[in-house]
Amino acid sequence: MSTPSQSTSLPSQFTPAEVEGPLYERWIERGYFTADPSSNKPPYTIVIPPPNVTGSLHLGHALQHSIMDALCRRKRMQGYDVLWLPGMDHASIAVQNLVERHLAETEGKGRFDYTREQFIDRAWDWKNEYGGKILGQMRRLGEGVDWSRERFTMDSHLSRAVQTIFKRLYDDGLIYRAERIINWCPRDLTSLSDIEVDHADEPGELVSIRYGSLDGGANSIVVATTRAETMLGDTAVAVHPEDERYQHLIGTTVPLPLTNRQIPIVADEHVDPSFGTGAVKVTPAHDPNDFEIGQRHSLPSLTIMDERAVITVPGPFEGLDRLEARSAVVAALREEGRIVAEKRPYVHAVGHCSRCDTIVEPRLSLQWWVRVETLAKAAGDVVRDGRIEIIPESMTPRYFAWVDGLRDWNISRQLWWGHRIPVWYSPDGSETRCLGPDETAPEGWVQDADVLDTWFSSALWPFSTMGWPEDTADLRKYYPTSVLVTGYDILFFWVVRMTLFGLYAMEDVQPFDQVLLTGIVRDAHGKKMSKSRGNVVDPLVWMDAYGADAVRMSLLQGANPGADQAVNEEWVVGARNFCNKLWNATRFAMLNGATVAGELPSDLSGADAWIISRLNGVISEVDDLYERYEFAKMADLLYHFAWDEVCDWYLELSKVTLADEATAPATRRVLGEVLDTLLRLLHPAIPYVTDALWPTLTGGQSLVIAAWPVSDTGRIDKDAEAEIADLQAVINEVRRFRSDQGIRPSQRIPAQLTGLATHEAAVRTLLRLQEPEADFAATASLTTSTGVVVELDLSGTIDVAAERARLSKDLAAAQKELVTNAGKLGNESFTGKAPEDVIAKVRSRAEAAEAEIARIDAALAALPDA
RNA sequence: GUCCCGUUAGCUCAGCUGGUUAGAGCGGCUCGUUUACACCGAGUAGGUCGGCGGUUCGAAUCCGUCACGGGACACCA
Repeated sequence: MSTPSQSTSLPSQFTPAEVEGPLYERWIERGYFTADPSSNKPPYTIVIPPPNVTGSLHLGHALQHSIMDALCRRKRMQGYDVLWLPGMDHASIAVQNLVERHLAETEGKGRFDYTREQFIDRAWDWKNEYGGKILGQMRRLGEGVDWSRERFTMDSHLSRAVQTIFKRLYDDGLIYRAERIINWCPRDLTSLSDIEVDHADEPGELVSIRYGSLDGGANSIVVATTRAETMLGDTAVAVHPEDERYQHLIGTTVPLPLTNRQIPIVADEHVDPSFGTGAVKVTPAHDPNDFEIGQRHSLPSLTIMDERAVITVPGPFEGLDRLEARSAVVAALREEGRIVAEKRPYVHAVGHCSRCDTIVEPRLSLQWWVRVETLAKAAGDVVRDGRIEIIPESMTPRYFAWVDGLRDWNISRQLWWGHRIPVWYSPDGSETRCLGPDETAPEGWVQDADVLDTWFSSALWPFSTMGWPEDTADLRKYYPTSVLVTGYDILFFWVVRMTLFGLYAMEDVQPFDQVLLTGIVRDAHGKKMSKSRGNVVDPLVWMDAYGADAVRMSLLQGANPGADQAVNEEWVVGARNFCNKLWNATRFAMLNGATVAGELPSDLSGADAWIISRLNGVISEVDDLYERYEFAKMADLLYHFAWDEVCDWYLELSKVTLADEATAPATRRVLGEVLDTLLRLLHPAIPYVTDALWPTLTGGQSLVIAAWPVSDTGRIDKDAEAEIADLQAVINEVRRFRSDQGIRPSQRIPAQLTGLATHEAAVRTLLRLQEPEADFAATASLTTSTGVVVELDLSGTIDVAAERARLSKDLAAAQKELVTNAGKLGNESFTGKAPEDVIAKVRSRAEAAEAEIARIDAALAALPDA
């Protein structure tokens, strides 16, 4: 350590705006955040969940990034070779929507007014503009990411990784093309995976329609539906095989109303005989369940709508939108007298496109699929056998529920922005070929028009970013990553898929050892932040007002594992105040000659020994809390240690020892030690303020590369802690007495102290008690719980009523304590069954309560009559 | 419908492998220019721990049940 600076030039307030920018520049210039696979330090790796290039970071990102930065900074200080890899996701459908909207607004054109190439160029322009905004926010927050390894899911190398794994899966038979019912968005004109569909309960209307003869006889059947227009595509009516009402109809046909088609009546287990009439119309091309029934009974699938959900069946309904068609069909059926029961309100779940909220249309379509069965089994096993640990553990059932029930994954999207499916078709369509990144298609062959689901490339993120499929130094050193930090809301979207593909691509090595799931950041009243509610907070606004450290600290203070957290501006204000407190504590230390030079004296006493003891205890606690990802508790511990113990007690007590040349040198060294260590401990959470102070205090380079404190258990001194606890008790009790008596805090009072073994100077200074002079005459006296008698010379009479009230209150508390504990001791069940140590504890508490009662009784008796 | 989480001070949350007078931050009230900090200091008020029942010597903590809130998944026309 170089010569400590005695600079006292610190201003009396911390101003984040002046510190943050230059400090971040310095960290980057010095290359502190650049990982070095050739170093022999052990690796610690986190890949950032790539934010969508759709705009800006929200508070949820700020929380996760604060956590990741804290983890990485601590590990770096502990001597690890840390790789924190940043990047962004191309977010296929989300970005395409935004670019379409943007073009519509600025140029008044739709997607199909552009060629595919033109549109993709526009999307890249958009990415370059908004991506930069996100990176700026990350710098502002102080994130120690390795910018030399920044990645984007559509970088050429990552695209090669996508194509490579696609081909491997294809060659292994794990990717196939098939016609199935998929979720189709008639606005975005693309298929959607199940998790891109949000279900919402909505009121609908159930209409009952009579198929077959109109006389109500045995050769007719009534079905109920909320989607009357789909009857145009019915190819059967299904009933339960054991439904006695319909036995005679099974195997027969009925004419489909409004058309000339005959459709069969089939028996299928899927039908619930207790619902409605127990008969279901079957539209295989427009309903997933009906499709399955259709498969079981070899029914034809009739597609009756086009991509925009407009009816294509020739006739009166052709050209109508599905909703217009619904009422038109009902009207036509009513005219024929086929509406049996009028519309009945019926609430049912309706699927909406999670990106544009349009009602999803189930549609029969030719798409690409990943066969997930074996992959999902492996992804489940890796958590079951503990190779991946999910934190908090309570989230694991949800993980299993997902992987164990995983259905084949529809990976093709009818979009332009994304990775194009690497499959080519021969000119006559007779041949299909999947190509790797270094292969080219024969002349005249045409590439599949679709792109891949965004999550396909995101699933490769932990290894595609490190150079896979090449065998790179980064991959060898940094894979598998140490911990994945993300919100529980994308456990399924992303975490599961990374696990599937990581195990597949990386020879059964999991992509991360741990998954740390954070909660959702909510507004001050626990409501989800959303644009429609108008309660979204831009982290930049708070950073501008209170500094990045304050935002980080307040988020960490609320970060309990897996739990959602409400944040409000008052917390950020409090965290800002804390940073300023730390600033001024360090300033005080430096003004008083704090030093880090030389060994810490081994024979410390009093407050010095106490605070060093506490400091070492706190170091171990902080380590433990970090290992358990208990950020809220870690932040709370350091907050209270710094504020309550260091600032409110130790700094005040140090003023006494600093005033005495005999004790001042040790205290200066201890002050230096305490502030030095405290700044190190806080640096991962609040990097700016700590690293603005620390080099000035210690003469060191930067906290980023400073060593993480190690607890010295030899410094734990229970005697010193007890000694200061007694001192605090005396001071607290006299302060309370003074306050109850209405004595102003600054008023100096002559006092006689007896029974105080040590620290008389501290007691007098902190309590503003003067030495008794010749004319000293005690007018008030109190005996503290530690047996110290304090006699005070108050100029006036004391407020006997106030004092009596105070003592009575204490007495009541002590009596309650005695009753509780003596009651337990008198209970044979308790003394017979409770463990010995609990009984001993209760006994000593009872005794302490008795002593307290005696003391207070005496004090009350000593009071003059009112 | 299945599953998960929550219900503790005015607000937001800790505490819950059962055993201090149930804690913190913010907010409230009183006092205060004590030379690090008013982005401060000292003091203080405030809770029958959602309801009911059970287990236990002992329950905020364990079990059952109900109510309310949040969420995930699956959905029958």
